[in-house]
Amino acid sequence: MGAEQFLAAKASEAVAALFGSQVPATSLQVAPTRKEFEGDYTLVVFPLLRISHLAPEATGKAIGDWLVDACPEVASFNVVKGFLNICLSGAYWREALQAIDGDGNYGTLPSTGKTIMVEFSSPNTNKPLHLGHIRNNLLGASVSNILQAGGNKVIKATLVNDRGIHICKSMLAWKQLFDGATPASTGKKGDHLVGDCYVAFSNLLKQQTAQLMEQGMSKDEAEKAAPCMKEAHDMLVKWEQGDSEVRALWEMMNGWVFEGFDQTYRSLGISFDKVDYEHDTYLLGKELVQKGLDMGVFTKDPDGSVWCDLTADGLDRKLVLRGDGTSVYITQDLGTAERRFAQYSLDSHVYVVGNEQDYHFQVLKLILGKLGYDWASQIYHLSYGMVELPEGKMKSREGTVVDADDLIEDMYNEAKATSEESGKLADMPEEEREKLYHMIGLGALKYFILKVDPKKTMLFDPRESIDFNGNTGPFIQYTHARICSILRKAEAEGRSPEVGDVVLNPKEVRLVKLLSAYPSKVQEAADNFSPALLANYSYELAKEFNQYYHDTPILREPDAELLSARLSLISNIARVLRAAMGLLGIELPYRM
RNA sequence: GGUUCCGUAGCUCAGCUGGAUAGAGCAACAGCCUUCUAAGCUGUGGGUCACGCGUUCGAAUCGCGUCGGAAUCACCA
Repeated sequence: MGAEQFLAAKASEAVAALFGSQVPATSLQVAPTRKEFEGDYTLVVFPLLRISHLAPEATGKAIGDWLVDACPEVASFNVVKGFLNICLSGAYWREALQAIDGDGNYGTLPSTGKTIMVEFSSPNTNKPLHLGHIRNNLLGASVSNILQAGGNKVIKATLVNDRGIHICKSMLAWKQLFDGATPASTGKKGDHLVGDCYVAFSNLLKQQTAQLMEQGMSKDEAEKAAPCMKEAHDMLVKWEQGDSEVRALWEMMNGWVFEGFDQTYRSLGISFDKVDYEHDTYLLGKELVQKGLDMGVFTKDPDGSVWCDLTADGLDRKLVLRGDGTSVYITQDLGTAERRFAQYSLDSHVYVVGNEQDYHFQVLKLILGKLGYDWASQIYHLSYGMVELPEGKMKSREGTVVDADDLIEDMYNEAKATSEESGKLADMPEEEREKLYHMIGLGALKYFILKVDPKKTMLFDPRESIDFNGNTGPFIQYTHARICSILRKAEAEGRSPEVGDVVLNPKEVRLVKLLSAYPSKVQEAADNFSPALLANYSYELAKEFNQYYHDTPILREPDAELLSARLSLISNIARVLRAAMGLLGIELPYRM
């Protein structure tokens, strides 16, 4: 049990004993005392005045006196206005550190018995991954880690959009304009090559559209009438008919893309437990449409199209099946959700998808609820904001899209340059150094993106974002490396970490206090799907350590017992930093 | 126009289940490396928490309204 809960429970007892009134511990506010006041935790007594019928100061004093008498853990207290500041005993903090030290799974919460699927990434196979995908991937991977630490069984899933008119466009351009080019023949990463095809198609379409417009067509008409557009449509029809030539080309080009994606995923450190492909799932959901019709939830228009009327819920009428009997996007999402919940006995399902699809997921939940699935309420859309550049939104037409692979490479190079400048790693073998640069560069990128509240639109400045000072991933990595360095030297001197029977100084108490808050941070992060919370916690801990480090000599401490206790403290700081950053998918090097 | 989200220091962001004098980093300026890693630490300056009203002992935080920005409202995905 954390100190805050413990004190709230004790305060509840105090109120019962003093004022004869039952106040549940959960409704009492106990928070860490602000730096400028003396004490460890503060109980706000204002809400209790109604019960105590005393002035704020008197109420605080009464509870403080009771606590000091009744709890050996409470050493002293002071009251400022309506705030009761409580100091816990040295023994309490010593034991708290011992408890953390002795818990091999510190920060991993007890099992909830729940299975949660997290779907993220879900790329299209017609272009390489970009900065927006990076935010998606990092959020999805981190939230998966956090939910797992929160005691859930997590299934990481992705749904690859590998079919449809957009792929046919790339295929057509490749056939007509690329002269048999392959990733091997061009030395280009497969997803980039296919992306080039897609761009080539767009240019071709633009050309043909312009020609037709000169002949007097409107833009819409011209785009529809363009020969290349017709050919792409023909290709889609052939694909759906299972034409062997088209299918072979489709498989080959998708294969290139997957290989390219795999490489990007590997360098981001991302993996999936379950990969669905749209060519397998795009027909799902049709039987749900029939079910909806039978239930009277959907209605059929004269032209054969099927609709769900959501006007009573403040939304519009939503199409769930086209007049020609083919599915739309939501049809397959309904079917895929149904299949997943049944197949994996899911307790809940998180979708990491950009906020441009807020409406879609609102509708998805509503319709599933209307179809009678009670798990519909356990669907969560983790909606994240766009990533913008200093000059505004990324626009592929203007070529301002930040490519994922380029960005990862830039981060690596920046880490390399900064490290070489410091010259600290001269003795490290080349291979290890490269790994380290990757860890640092990626740490900076991941932290930069994950520390921001997902739902906010965030700004990415390519120049400033590659910063390694201040509230950044490398700062935390560096702090960890420093701690490890001290521990290495201590070990070489034959010292070992041991809490022992010492009295920790106030700064050390602050650090233990932070450490003991870790499990509740994990819980909070899991409840809110919030990596940002853990990022900011890690920074606070690292910063607090750095301040401590600067004015407390550790290895030069003459008292051997105190030295051992400090080693134990800092090794647990390193451990918690590793755990917290691990949940963000950021590795902490032991040296840098 | 309807719905949803956002608005905190020059910039990027924390803080939001209501609590004490609103915090970091960057940028600027001034200090600290014969001492456990200076990717660090210390200090200075920088604020109408978009605006107004309400709720209450107390509001950046909750409610209503206004203004500003974004997303969305397809027989696209």
